[in-house]
This record gives sequence, structure tokens and C-alpha cells, in this order.
Amino acid sequence: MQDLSQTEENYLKAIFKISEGTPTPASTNAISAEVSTSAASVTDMVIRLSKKELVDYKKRKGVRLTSKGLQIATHLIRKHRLWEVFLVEKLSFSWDEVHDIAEQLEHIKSPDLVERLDTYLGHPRFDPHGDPIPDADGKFAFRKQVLLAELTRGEQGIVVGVQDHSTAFLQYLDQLQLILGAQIELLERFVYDESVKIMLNNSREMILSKKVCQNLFIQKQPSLK
Amino acid sequence: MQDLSQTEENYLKAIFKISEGTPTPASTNAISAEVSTSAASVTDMVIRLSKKELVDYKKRKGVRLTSKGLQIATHLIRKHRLWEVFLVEKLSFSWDEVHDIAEQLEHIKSPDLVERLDTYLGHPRFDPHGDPIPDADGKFAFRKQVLLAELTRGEQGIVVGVQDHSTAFLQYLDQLQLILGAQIELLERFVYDESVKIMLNNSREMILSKKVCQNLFIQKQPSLK
DNA sequence: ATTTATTTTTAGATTAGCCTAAATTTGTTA
DNA sequence: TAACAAATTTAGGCTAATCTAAAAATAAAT
Repeated sequence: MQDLSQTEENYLKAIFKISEGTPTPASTNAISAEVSTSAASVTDMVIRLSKKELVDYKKRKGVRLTSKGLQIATHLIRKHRLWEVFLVEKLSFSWDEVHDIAEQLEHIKSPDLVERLDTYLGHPRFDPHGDPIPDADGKFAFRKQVLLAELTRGEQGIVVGVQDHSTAFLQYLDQLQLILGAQIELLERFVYDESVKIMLNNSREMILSKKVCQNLFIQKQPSLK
Repeated sequence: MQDLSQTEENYLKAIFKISEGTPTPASTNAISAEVSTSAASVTDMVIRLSKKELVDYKKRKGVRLTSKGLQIATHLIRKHRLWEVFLVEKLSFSWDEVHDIAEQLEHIKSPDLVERLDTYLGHPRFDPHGDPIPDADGKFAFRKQVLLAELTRGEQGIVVGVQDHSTAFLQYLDQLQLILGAQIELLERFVYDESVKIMLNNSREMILSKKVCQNLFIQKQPSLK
């Protein structure tokens, strides 16, 4: 497995991100947006990647990762998320500060480093944003989670992740004390603006906007009543 | 302070390394050897660096770091050595495995990361090879040390560093249990091949070659007799 | 002091990764 | 289905970092 440039690695990650979930190939335009380069450059790079058999590419049909490309992309995500855990747990960064640094650290090449880091961190299965960390074989842990928007009145759960990873959202959640692991009960749903009233950690009521509800992942708990 | 490419950073480090100690500027050839690129490429790069005011360059007179260049080089060394400490202390790598990884890690750009790492590691002043870690202001700790070759019969000291950083040497020292902190007394010096007999940790005698003596740094201790 | 060897620079090319502008293909809508 | 819009590719060019080969300058040696 030849050594890839950081740029190539970033394209693979972008393609992974775009086609995650869907079976449709990633379009040139989508990649262009994801990596912030012109569509022309993307076409260029995609041809190079397909020569290296990292993606399947057919003119004007979009690209799909090959198993080789998928493996590399998954490994990058593993490294990225493990480094995020390190930054938060060991160096006490907050969850909104770590993305850009991990974006650099994920490109470090060393056969041993990742595995040692993983061991050092105690084999964490989720990163500081609640995203699953693939294991050394590329398998993602699965967790049954729903958006807060999907909870019905009276249901309870704990905050396990975010859909929107923006700094603004993460910092806002911090202020609301809606951190990972927080306990939530949905008290009321307002039809008017689709906001909700929740009970946080059995101690405090608060109102959350529709937007927050659509970006917060909850793991349901059996209601105790 | 503009962001430099990894390549540019590597040149600055090479120039620093070459001119460390001496007041003579670094020659094109020396840099060429240090960064493993052709002399022609070095001339090219050196001109670019001088345009950025990171080095002083006069045709055929060699280069010298400007204060700006020196500051960057020193900071790189700080990062490199702190990461080495991390790799050895936290991830249990051995001292001969960490150089290449640290070589990559030193290029990570983040205003906070280094300082947090430094704090996390407890502000170490020396790296796993005994090399001093410059502080945030670029000051190197000084330690009065001599080569084992300079010790005279009966003198005692502890191993504090190495001159030769090669994997082969480091692994050899490991086998001999000549690790950092080991206590040494020079028992005898053999004129024939300039080898020596030492007492290691007050418990074991051994013979060391001239070559070992010339590459091992010792901090002298007052002899207790 | 000439010749020879070494070091350094110049000249000309190459590759990766990017760009803009123009051409082409595909999709949508009247 | 013809016309327009959107997406994609092609063409031509740029910069950073490298190379080799040749020229020029400096240093060493006869």
C-alpha cells in the first residue's frame, strides 16, 4: 500500500463522508464543496485516485471508494477520532477545539502509533462528539440513537452525540450544559415553532429550539414510571 | 508570521543543526546532505527562504538563520523533543523508535497544542536521548556534561545523553543497560585500543569500546572516596 | 601560477496540485 | 422537442519543490 499524500487522503475522506449511508456515488460537485477546491481540480484528482485503484470512476457518473480506498478512509477516521479523544481527555481541550488539530494529526504515518494510542486511551469506542471510532479492522460500533426531534412526550434518554459539529453549536451546547451523557426527559412539544421543553438531569427545565432538536442525538432509556 | 511548508521548516532545522555551535554559515553542500536533496535544489530553496527573511544568504557564502528563522527552528526542536517524551513516557515506545514519528509530529500547527503537551508532560527539560528541550522562549537548558572518553580513572558520573542518535547505537546501549540515568565509574583505561573498563550501577563491570566512549555523555559526580 | 578538483549556481525540465475559461454532456422545463 | 440551466470535463497555465547537466567560481595542489 503506497504512501498517499495528505491531499489524496483528504479526498478519500471527503468521498467517504459524502457517500456514507447512501449507495449513490459521490458527485464531482459534492467533493468539490467538501474539499473546497474547484470542480476541475476534483476531476483531475479523481482520475489520479482511480489509477491507484482507490476509487471507481466513470466519466460523469461520480466516484465510489474501492475496498482499498474505503479501508484507508476508515483508518483515517479511526486516527482522527482517537486523536480527538486524546486532545480532550489528556490535554483538556474542549470538544469544539479539537477538530482542526485532529485533522492534521490523522495524517501522521506510523504502523504502531495508532494502536499504542488506542491502548493508552483505553480503547474508547466513541469520540468526544459521540461519533463511533472504528476498530483496527474498520468496524464501527453501532448505537441505537435518535434525534431529540424524534422523541415523544414523556420519553427519556441521554445525550450521546451531535449531528452538527460546528463550533457554534458545540459551544452553545456547552453553555446549556447539554454535554455528552446529560440526562433528558421530554416534557412538552410545542407545535407552533417545533420547540420543546425538557428536563435536564432531573433538575432543570429548559426550552430547546427546533434546530437544536434536529442536531442532538439521544439514546432512549426506558421511562421509569 | 506566515505559515511555512513542512519542507521549508525542514530546511530551517537542517541549517540550525549544521551551524549549531559554530559561527560559520551553513554551506549549500552541508544542507544538501542534511536534507537529502540536490545542491541545486538547496540553492533554490535558500533563495526563497531569504526572500521570506528567514535566512541571510549571500551567493557562495553560505546561509545563516535570521532571528526569525532561528526562532522557528528552535520551536520545531521544542515540539520534536516534547513529542519524543510523549511517545516514550506515555506510549511506551523505546528511545530508538521515536525520531521518525516526532519528525512528523513536529510540523503540527496549533497555537495551544505544544504548551498543553508540555504541561501534560510536566515541563520536561530533556528528551529521551538527553537532549535539552528549549522552553517557550527558545532557551535551552544547559548541563555540564562530558564524553565518557574524557573521564579519567576513578571518576564517576551518570549517563545523561548521546552524541550519536542512530538506531544501532541506541539499541546497543539498551542491550548493555546503559540507559539514561545509569551510574558509571571509570575503572581503567586501556591505551592499546582506547577502550575502558567501567563499573555500571555499582554492580557490574564491563568493557566499552572507544567508539562508545566518544558517543556517550556523562555528567560527572564528585567521587565519594 | 596553472592546472585540477570541489563547490555552487544557472538553465531547463518534471510532477503534484491547483486555478480559470471554455467546451461538452446531462437534466429540466416550457 | 427545443431551449435553457446545471454539472462535468477539457485545455491551458501557474507555483512549489524537485531533478540533471552544464557553467562558473573558489579552493587545492602540483
